[in-house]
Amino acid sequence: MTTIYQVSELAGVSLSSVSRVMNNHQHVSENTKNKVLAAMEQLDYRPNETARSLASSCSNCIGILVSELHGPFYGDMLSGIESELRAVGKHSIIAAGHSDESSEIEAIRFLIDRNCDALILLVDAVSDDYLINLSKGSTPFALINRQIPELTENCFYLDNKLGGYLATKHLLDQGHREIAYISGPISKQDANERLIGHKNALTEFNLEFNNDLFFEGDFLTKSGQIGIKKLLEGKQKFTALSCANDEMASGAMRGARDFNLDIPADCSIMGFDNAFFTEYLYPQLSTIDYPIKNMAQMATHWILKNVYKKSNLTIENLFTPTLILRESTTSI
Amino acid sequence: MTTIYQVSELAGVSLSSVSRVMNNHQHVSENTKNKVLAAMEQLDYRPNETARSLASSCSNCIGILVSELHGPFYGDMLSGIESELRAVGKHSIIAAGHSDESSEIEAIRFLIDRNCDALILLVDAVSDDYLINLSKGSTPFALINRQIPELTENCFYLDNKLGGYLATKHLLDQGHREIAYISGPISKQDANERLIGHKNALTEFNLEFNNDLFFEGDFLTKSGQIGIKKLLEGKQKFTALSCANDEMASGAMRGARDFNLDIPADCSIMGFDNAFFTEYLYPQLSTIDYPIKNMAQMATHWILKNVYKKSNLTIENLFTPTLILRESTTSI
DNA sequence: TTGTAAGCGTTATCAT
DNA sequence: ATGATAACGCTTACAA
Repeated sequence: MTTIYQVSELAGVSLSSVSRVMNNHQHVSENTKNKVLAAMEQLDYRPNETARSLASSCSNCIGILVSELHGPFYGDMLSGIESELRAVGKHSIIAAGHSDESSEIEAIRFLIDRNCDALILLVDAVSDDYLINLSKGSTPFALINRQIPELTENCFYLDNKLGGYLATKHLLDQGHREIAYISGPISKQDANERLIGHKNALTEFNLEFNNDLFFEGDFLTKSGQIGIKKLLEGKQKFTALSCANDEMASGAMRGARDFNLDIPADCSIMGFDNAFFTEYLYPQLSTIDYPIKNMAQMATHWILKNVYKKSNLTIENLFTPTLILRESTTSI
Repeated sequence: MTTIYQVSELAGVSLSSVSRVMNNHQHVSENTKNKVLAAMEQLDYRPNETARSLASSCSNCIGILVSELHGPFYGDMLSGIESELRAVGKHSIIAAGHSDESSEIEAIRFLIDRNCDALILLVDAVSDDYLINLSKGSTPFALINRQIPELTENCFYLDNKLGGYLATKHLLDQGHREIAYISGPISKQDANERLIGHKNALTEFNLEFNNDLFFEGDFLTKSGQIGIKKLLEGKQKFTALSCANDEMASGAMRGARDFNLDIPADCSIMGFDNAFFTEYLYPQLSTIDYPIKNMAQMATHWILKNVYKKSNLTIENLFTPTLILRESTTSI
């Protein structure tokens, strides 16, 4: 391994000068700069990032915590972050929290221990208070898909209420009046807000929320299948179904087939998230786009701006969902 | 930040003793050990991993390079690696290579510069020679989904030939004799081997490979749709189709619908990889399981064993694909 | 078993 | 503008 010493020796200058040109400090003469650059080139010198971190107490490393690494959602997020980061010579280290509180907390400690300059967190098990407290520590962090009033600056979230509204509004616009809803766990903020949006749309059309048309799932495929079964077996008929995410919608499509229902002719189905696989389904799923990649990039920009002091970056915290019309919904 | 100094002071022992108990060295008396542990506890001491890396020239960090972070495949891989690694206090840093040669090379340099103790590479743009040369460097690496004779120890790969064979063999067993094939880019090793497996199965049944029943796609959905269209428009009839991956199979299913074909009644379709979304499709896709998560974990074990000298780990390099029967195939 | 002291490869603070 | 020199927080001979 070639070190800064050897470069300085070959260039005939001191350590400090080499360090200065490495870090683009001003007040270095063209002459020494050239000598150093030449020596670096000749030795194929690569600075030791660990040593730089230790000396500068800046690791150029961002910690990322997500619930799960697999699944259709997080890949887009990571991919957005990785490209932004590597373009500026920084990198990320990634951990999974598995939506379990103690596991998430442990993972956050793990990342902080690794001297991450900042964190990007997609967590749902940890409490608001924990995060508010964490914000008093010395590691800045961005929160994705979460809204905490005390931490607005750090939060990058979707207008879930609007999303839920948009989904149901679309069905209403198509003439549906009996609209079932399969929710995520209402204990989760996003699931809850999407449901509120659904209710808002109903209200706008002077429709009352009917509990017989409601099923609380767990965001997984299977619960969509189970949900639609329960709904179909209930007394209350419906011509459309809005689901709080695409997985459950896909499960619902399967469940509908078990009842020999034709989609969308017999029942329109809406998803939420616009996961890549929605295009693979038959019929292709109408859904609500969740711009997760943009959000992840924005969180990265926020860190670039606030931690690494890059300017020229405008930050937005609230993201707008959009309606994606495909084949699974039709007018009545 | 509390350092080892403060711990040693509070415990009333030297730096080295603290370091020794941190690293579980033998030859430390119960007494000092307890004092140190107590002091650590009291100060909530967390060792500075950067400093440890620098002093020990071991970063406890594995670099991971994949083609893309999104898509149905890599999440499982990363998830397998992350859990194995964090369980032993190590971590990973992740980069994407985008199947572009210079980009992959740059990413590898990037990871090596970060002092990764080892790498896990899922690369397809970089040449065998490059990797053989890389193996002479000081950073050990594991290769996933690739087989290089000179580097057999480092390679963790699927028996793609067997997979291709299994897929077509299943179709043959079901009575099909006119079997079309949609391949990946044959310039890619895995695509090529899967095709060979297909041909082997045909041969076993005394069938000749028919070029009119062959289409070379690019592993993406769209090419499956285009492929089956071309095939259906050709003169040669077929009752079954084997695809070199699930994306193309899903595209083919869509393409078949454009021709009002019923699957599997009019045409059986096989996929390859067993991506999670194959269960969401209708009908659910029969496919070949690619145990990517196991393979990633095995690569991690290999590193644990060879780089970190953990014993009790048996390493296997070749993985066996298995047939997953679902709804998209039926006997004739 | 324990402590001393010399690194690890940088950055950063001073002088000059 | 440049160069000594002291950190950065830890590991690891080597000595005791």
